[in-house]
Amino acid sequence: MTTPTREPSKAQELPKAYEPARFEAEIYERWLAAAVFAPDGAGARPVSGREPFVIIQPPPNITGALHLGHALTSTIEDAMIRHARMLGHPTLWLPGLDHASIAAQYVLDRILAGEGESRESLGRERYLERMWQFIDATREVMLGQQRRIGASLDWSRLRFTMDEGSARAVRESFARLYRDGLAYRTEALINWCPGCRTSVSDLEVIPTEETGTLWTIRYHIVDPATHLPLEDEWIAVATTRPETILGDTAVAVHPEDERYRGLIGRKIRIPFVERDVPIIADEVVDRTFGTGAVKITPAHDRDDYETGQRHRLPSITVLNDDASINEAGERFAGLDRYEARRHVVAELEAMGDLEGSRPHQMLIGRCQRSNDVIEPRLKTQWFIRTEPLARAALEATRNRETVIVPPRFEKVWENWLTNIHDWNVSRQLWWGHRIPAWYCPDGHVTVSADPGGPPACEVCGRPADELTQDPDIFDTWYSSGLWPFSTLGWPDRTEDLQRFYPGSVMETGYDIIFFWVARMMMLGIHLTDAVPFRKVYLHGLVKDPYGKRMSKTKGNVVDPLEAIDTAGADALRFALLNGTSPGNDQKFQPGKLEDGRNFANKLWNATRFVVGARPSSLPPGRPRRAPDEAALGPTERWIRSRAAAAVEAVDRAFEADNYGEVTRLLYEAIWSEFCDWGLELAKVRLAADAVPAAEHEATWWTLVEALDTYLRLLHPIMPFVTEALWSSIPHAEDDPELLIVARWPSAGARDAETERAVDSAIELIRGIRNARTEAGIEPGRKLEAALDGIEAELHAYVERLARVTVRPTTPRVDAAGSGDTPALVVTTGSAQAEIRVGSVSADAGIVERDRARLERELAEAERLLAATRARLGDAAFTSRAPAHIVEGAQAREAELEDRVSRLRERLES
RNA sequence: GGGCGGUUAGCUCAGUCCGGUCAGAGCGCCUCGCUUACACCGAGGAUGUCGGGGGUUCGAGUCCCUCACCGCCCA
Repeated sequence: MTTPTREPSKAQELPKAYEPARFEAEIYERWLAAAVFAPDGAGARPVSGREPFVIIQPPPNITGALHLGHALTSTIEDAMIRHARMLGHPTLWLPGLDHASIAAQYVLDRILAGEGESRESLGRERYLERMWQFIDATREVMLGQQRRIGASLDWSRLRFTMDEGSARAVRESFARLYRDGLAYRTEALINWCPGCRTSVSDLEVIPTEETGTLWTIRYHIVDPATHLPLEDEWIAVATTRPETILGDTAVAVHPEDERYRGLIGRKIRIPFVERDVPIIADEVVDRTFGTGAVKITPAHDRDDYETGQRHRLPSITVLNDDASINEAGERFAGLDRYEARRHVVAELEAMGDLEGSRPHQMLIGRCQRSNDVIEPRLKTQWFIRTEPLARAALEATRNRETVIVPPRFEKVWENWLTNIHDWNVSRQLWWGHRIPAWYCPDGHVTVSADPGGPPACEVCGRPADELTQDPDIFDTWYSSGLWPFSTLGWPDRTEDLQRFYPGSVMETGYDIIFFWVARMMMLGIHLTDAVPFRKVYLHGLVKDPYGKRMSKTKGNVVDPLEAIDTAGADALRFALLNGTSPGNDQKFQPGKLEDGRNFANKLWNATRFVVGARPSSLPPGRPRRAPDEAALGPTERWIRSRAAAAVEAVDRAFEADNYGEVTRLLYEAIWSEFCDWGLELAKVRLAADAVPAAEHEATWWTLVEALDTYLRLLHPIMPFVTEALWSSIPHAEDDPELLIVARWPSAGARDAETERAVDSAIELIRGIRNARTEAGIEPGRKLEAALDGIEAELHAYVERLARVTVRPTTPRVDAAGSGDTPALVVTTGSAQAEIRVGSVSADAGIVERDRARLERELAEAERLLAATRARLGDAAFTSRAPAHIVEGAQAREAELEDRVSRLRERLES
């Protein structure tokens, strides 16, 4: 029976072109309305008994607009979460924002400066009010950005590092660390940033290679008898920071340095401050550097500090907070450090004590935030004793309680945690968590988790009103270090904490492995007795097209929102994932965005075709049905088998945490297999009138089934377009409304025999197309072909897709009976086509061109055959290589022999 | 000074863990084509001694050693 098989009007249901701006926002609203993001949301459909899958989002800095790095973070995490959600896990992806003390103060201070105000002019209280106003404005912008990219975050659990829950965790954790002897207060050399007016941790000091000056100066020896410096006896020392002379408390030489052996124990007089200090011997002195004698300034140099400790030298601080010289610098007091340096040098020169100066390459520590030169300085501050914490963190990764992906970062992890220094957590800033330590007039310390402070000094019992709280706040990374559990209600044993802790994955950029990941591990293990997460997944950095780091000052940043506006969120997500590999940096090229958009458009139109191709015998609105097995042809089975192959491959790529691979696989499966061949093959049967309706239906259901599978597989990567398209195809009865909560597909059975048969037809079709092009035959011209090695069932497909008419044998003479017609022969691995060109006596060139093609193919086949024979002729190969490899080579030899002989035969005729 | 990553088609990168049709993809380029899903497209095509050298192996982008250059991290 023949029936009309198509309803052309149906194709009009989807707009012709993919226009993401028309539906992305609406789809996000549908997800929100359906309450599918939260693990316990009304629309969530977890499989009962399945483990929760939890990611705590790395909280972006509240002052910053989101950049491509955030977009990448969100894309990867969203892909992980959506995949887990479809697998039936209750999923929690918890959003957050970070208060970023230094960064926020830096931004606000600049705004205030523009208004003629400052931190000091406002005072602590009003300053903090201003800060809250400021971040209230930026908060919404940032959350909006995350929605635009499609992040399926559980907004009901949004947290901020400055909210009360976090504050409580900070106080409580610190009190515990103090109780456990892991938090202590001491005077120590810290990194001081004069620009930020605060100490910073070692990690925030960027060693920078710079050219400075190495001055050599003379310190005169003091005459033990007169206690006066000797005019003509001195020891020369080299220094890059002459202003620190003012704080010198010794000169050191190597104990075995012959030049100075006699001077050890003598004293020299420090100029300007007229202080007599000893010449000491210490093995750390490098005899080859400078003069072999070094000045020791324990209060302003890390090595000198240690030397000072060993020799019990006094430490004299000569710098103020703004890096000007203090009273200890006597008449230089008040001068900026660099002015003081100039004065010191000039005066030394005038006195004849400047022996020389030369340019000197050195490492200078600069502030990560302000770029100011960091000054080592003595301060009384709070420190976290990291050694025991680091040991536990190392133990956890060594015994695989937490695994790091990609594994090469384990080495970096090991190295850093093994050589870790104590962590200075005091910051002389206002915006952040105040250190919960109170001091009594006698200097006793009381640490209290009580927000109101302690009732009395815990040492001497003085009442609260005689205590003063430490003015400092915590390093921002301290509250970040508690984030995996403070967000879930710790220190209370909340339901969330018990259900969602430890988290499944901590996903972030490798650039903050120390700043953040290590600290979460250290604090988490100590405070909760559990690793904070099972897996650390580190992604690479997004660089500009030239491989440079993107930064606002360089002006090379790409705004994710602009990218979304032009190409859609799915295209951006595709661009950030496709062709990337875990932990490796990527260059962001605008072309990738286009690739993503084109791919989405392709999928869009493929769906449009499928929807429009519904046989009229199937009324719309019916639930999805499996195709009728009896009515399937080889191409339908091929489509199913290839979809199954895609599921297998994508599953493997997810298993390997390789999202670049997932993306690439789907691009290839959807575009190069399903669209290029699946749909084209299906069209043949769908367009054939002389086919029973049952077959049309089976073909169509096959397409729907495959498309459904591909949409599901692609959903974690490109959620918007897949959700939009999924709603236009029939669903199974037990499917939900929304793809986001649909089930992840399980791989169907592969059909190797069908794949071989259809692949062979595809190869032949390609060969015929190629031969036609090379012979210069017009694309529209129908030719007659005799096929060999292709199943009869597939002949119709070759006919349509290669534009030939299949005949049992091709006629030797043309229609007019005027003589032999030229023939082309296409030979593939297992099939062959002989094609009669028809009456083309006018175009003898065809034969010549085809002959050239055949000769080329023959040469190539002969080359391969020779190579294969050479291998097989090698006894070492046949005796040592595994049997299946040898058999493979033998099969290849046979195939090539066959091909060569067919080509030769053809060329000789 | 130590460590890590990179070096594969003109460009951007997969592939290297587990050696054997792996020499791949996209873009770009060339030739055709408005075939009723898609010109954000289709058909066909060209392009690489897989950074250099050495080694292991029957066989090496793939494993080992070494060198060079680029980038990053730590000290």
